[in-house]
Amino acid sequence: MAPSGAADRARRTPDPALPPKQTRTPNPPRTPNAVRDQERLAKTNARRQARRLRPGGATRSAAGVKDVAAAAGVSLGTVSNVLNRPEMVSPTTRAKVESAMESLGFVRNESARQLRAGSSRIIAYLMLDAGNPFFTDVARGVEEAAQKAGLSVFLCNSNEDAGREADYLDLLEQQRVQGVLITPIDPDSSRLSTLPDRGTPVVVVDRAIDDGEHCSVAVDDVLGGEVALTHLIELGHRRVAFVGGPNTIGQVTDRREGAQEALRKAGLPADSLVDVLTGALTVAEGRGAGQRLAGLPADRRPTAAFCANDLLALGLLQQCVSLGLRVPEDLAIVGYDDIEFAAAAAVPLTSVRQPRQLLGRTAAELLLDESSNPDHEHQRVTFTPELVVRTSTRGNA
Amino acid sequence: MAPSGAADRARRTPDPALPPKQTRTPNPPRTPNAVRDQERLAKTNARRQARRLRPGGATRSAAGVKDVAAAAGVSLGTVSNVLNRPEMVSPTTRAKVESAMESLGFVRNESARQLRAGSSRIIAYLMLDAGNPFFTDVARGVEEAAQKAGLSVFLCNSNEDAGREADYLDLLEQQRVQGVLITPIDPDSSRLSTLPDRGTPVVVVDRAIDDGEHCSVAVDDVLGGEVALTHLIELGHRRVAFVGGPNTIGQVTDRREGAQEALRKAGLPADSLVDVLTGALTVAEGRGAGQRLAGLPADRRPTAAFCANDLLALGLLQQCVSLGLRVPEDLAIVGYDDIEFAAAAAVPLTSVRQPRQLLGRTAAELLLDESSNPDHEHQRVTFTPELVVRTSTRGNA
DNA sequence: GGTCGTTGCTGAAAGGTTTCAAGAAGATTG
DNA sequence: CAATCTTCTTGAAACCTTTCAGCAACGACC
Repeated sequence: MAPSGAADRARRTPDPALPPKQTRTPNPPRTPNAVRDQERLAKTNARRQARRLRPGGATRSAAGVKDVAAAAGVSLGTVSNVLNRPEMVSPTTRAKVESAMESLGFVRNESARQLRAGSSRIIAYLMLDAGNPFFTDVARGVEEAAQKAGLSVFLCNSNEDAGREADYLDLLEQQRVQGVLITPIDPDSSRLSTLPDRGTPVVVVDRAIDDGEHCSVAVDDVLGGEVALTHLIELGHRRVAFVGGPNTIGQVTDRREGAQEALRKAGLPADSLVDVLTGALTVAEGRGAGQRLAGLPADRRPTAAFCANDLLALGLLQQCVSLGLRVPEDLAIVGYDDIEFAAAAAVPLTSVRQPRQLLGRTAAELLLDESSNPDHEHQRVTFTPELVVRTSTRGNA
Repeated sequence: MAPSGAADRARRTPDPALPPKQTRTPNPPRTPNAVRDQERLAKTNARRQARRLRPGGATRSAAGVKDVAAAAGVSLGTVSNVLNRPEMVSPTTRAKVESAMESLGFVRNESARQLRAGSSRIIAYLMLDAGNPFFTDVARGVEEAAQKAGLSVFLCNSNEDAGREADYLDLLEQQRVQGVLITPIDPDSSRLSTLPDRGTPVVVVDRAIDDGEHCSVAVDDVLGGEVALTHLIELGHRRVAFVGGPNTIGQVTDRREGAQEALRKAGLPADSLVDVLTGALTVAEGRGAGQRLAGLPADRRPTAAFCANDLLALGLLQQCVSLGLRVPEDLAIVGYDDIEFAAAAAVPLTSVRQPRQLLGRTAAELLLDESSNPDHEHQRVTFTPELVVRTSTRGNA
């Protein structure tokens, strides 16, 4: 956009206001004891003041199609045609209208458009945790497919909070979005079915579901868990921690189940898998789990840990390393998702990879089909995960 | 929600459909050659079919206030009162109306509401890169403040693409959202001023700006750059790479400028700082930069690298380590943002920490003030970053 | 028994766009 | 030149809610 201007602007801004007190934090990092310099902008006040005193005083100048029509000397309908079917209006008229729009600063009122036209050009992806790179990668796939279809994507973050999820679902339904993609906290929640019942398509992402109300796109988590644990078993581990929780999250229970399945198939006792329950799937919880694991006496401590996702694994890894455990010698670690940071970790992380972007893209495509194709048939698409072996299990061999 | 049901559901889903061909990827990970099992859901089709054949055939059953009013035997206005000023309607009437809503599956049409009432209960945060944990942390702060005020947040991702940024700005303005938070690609773009001119408040996040049209909340990037490089200088480095780009991104130029400032203050020549330009602020670009740096002959190679953000630093670190460079002995690395993964990296990363969540919260608060307080005065808030020293510069001392 | 205040409800107008049947102006044809 | 087509444009209705002035009923008060 303005490849050059940025630097100049940047230079002139901060220095004068700054008391040269740069906080310098030694290693055990302190709380972000940031200094806040606040500055009222003089120019601003003058301007705002002027704005508020403007005759009419309304916040928005509100030039509507009507005003545009008047300014261009045409009828309402013609303006609307310029907006929606430009090919139907003669070039000269169109030019007049467009220049009127320009000079009036016309901004189409989407609420009114949608009210009358009935359809929205927006789809939403309600994410389980926007801070988890796995979901932002899925979101990228969604955006890609949406863009191709000329739609826009709003991202919402339930943050693993059922209340917020419900609020967002209400909101999106009220907004009459064209469709909702969701990685739900609980795919069986009845709330999830009310939307499609009333006409808002919903596609479930990263959970398989076959209630006949939704399409779903998922990766086989049971298989993923099985593959992960089979790998650990083949490496000789006989006592493995499963780090994950809460159990309301299907991904967690599926992956655990897969792990148990692997034990069964290998003829190992079910209690070879030790549950280390976490409160959420975050790095911080992973650290907590590491604390607990490292605290166990060496002879009772599992020799490996399978984590329900990479955030947990990274936290676990970090904590264990800092407490002096060697990975993988003292504790082998397998993560899940193979997020980009897994490979860059203190010890590169063995992980179960999922086709993240493909997941999002496919989900969005199903949603688009559902909302535009009257012959749409619900589908359940399942992808297969694959194990990516790195140092955290196999060592530097 | 359904603490128990989840596991059962999970079990019954995937196994039957799966050909037990689990792809197993050896270390140099292959492309996610995932198998896609697709399944048409029989039950579904029946249902959908039924739905489509319903008399009227419309996608949405469309129960409006009118229908509710009729069903409850009251007037339109009363239904609206139940919705918006429940305390003004008698308990018995309210109960009647509410049960009518329930049984009709009434969903308020937000478009119509907004058209008439004029205001939206939504703010948006237009992010520079949703895949960067720094911005999702900022978003968390935004959500926190918004929730407190009873508003909802829509997240949009420009993905460092000016076209998408512009499209989203148009969209949000047309949606008449209550306000827009944005981390812009180019804060000087005139497009950024047209929104406030027409009544949509805009707060710039992570860039300082004083054009009198916006509030802005930022961290002093020049200072951050200076602090980072001062640290490296004190450690004895005299030839430092600055890894970052493109230069259209203000954060990059500011941080570089701070670095240069530190050199100046230390009386070192300006060419002590070697530019390693990247195409974006991503892990992948960081790896590329690592490739280039590691390729230099040891005597011409900088002894340290200051990266414009942690993603670059992590990529750089990963690549250098895998190419046999020791960090920090052969190359010391400083990142920027102190994202959660920085501490968990192969070599824990020295980084410049910013109060991310506070940034978002403050920005949202300013936005709320601007959109609700007629005496709002634009402000520019600047926070001070702090250096967090870890192994990637100081070694294991 | 009239007046006044409350409380709860009503009915119509308004908000900005899209849609569509129908009209006007020009171009083409027989 | 009349008749027929085309191509543009028009005006009014419709979308669904909120708002607000006003009305009815009722008790309290003097």
